[in-house]
Amino acid sequence: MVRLPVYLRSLLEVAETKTATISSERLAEMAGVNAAKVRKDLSYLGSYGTRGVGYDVEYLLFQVSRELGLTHDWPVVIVGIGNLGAALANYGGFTERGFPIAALVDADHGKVGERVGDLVVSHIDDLPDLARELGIAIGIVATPAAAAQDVADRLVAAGIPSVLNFAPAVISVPEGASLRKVDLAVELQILSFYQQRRNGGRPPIVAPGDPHLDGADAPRAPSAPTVPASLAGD
Amino acid sequence: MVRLPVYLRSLLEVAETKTATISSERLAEMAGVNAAKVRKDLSYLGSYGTRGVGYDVEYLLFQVSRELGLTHDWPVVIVGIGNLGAALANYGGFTERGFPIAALVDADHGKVGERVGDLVVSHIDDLPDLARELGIAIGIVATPAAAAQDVADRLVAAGIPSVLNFAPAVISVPEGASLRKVDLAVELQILSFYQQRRNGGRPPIVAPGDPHLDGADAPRAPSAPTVPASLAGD
DNA sequence: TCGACTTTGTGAACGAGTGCACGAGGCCGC
DNA sequence: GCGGCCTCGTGCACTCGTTCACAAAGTCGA
Repeated sequence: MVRLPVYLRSLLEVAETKTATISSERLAEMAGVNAAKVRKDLSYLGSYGTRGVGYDVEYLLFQVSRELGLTHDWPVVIVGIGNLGAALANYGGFTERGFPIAALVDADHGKVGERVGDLVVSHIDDLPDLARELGIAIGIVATPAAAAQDVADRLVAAGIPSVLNFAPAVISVPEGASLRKVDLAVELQILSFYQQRRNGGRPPIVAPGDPHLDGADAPRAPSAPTVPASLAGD
Repeated sequence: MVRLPVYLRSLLEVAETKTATISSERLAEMAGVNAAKVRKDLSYLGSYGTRGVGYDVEYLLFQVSRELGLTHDWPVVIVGIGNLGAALANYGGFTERGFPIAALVDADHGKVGERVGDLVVSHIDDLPDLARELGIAIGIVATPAAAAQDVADRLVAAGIPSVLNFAPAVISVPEGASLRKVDLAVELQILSFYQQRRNGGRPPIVAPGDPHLDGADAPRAPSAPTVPASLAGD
């Protein structure tokens, strides 16, 4: 559930109020999780709490940052400077959080040389050189689905072992590299799934194990879904 | 996790090749999951497979679309037309997947009337009217973190029960509404977490000049080798 | 110094989700 | 028509994450 980064953000928020310590209960509330889980999670990083008091905000902040590898910047390259790629390049949110956009590349020679934000688009063939010279650590794939796997392969080959995929395709990276996926359409589809289900805008589905329960007399019990939520969300 | 939309995409891909049927094994391979899970997942939608043959692609496609509520469009409003909001508005990927962007709103009167893509920015106070007139089903929050909760409340109050939050903040919606979150910085932090762990905490580059800058104040405490991956990813 | 109070850290119970293995059901060649 | 073969549907065991509950440990006031 990606909790460590959420704790980090909560701690940053708390730190701004000059609060010196925070309890697992309060941190849990801010992060939207169970207090016991917070304690167990933090215990994996080490015993950084003080019983009867809580956690020292500054110290915990440092420990979480260190665990996440945020003690230094991680230069990023965006591959595929179409609509989405250009949008991401212009979005300033990355740099200010420690992920400066160091390069933009595209396979289309027509795009090379184009200025986007305050960077100039390079050709994807130059990826190995750029990666080495700029110390690029993370590659963002913003290409069409068909090109995504090839781009991921090129990124890994260029020594960039972390890939964030925005393309609507299932891709894979070799052992030793990591891959995350952001699919905006999928997120919207999940929302429409739940909304559709609340509205009961579909014919009733026979529940597994209840073979005789079909026809028009299906109980309109919205709290008894036949499809597990895990199938479409988390 | 979020498997139904992935099946949908795989099925769309298969359908383009004029393949009439598909086995759970092949579908599993395309979606990157276990074959038994595919069968179990699909069995929740009903018994749509034929033993010895597989699943009829067209029919299954329809059933999955219906379950996800994709038999009709879901108009979307984007709240917060800053860098990210404008980027999302210009990104064409939503409309073509059945989520047309019907309106853009912002709290800043200075932005109202501005043209973004082929829409004009409205004021957020007009949200209830817009929602009703345009039949808006989903709200995308692209505001700063501080405004996110307020915006979510306004969306729900305006009768928009599905919220996709891009703001880096934990927000909540009342029972009966649904919420999804996309935090780009969190995705990058997860990647840096894994990369950092593989490298044993070293920076991505050995920058000439300050090789020890971020290691100097860190007590080289051995980070616990057994942090569960679930803590920072999935 | 002592005792009441607070909050952490963690063993153990619980539950959800996953994958195996196999029976059930349908197709096809002979 | 029948037997062999293929693939679905699903009971069951297992794994792993979550939550409960409580002892350990530290603070603070008297």
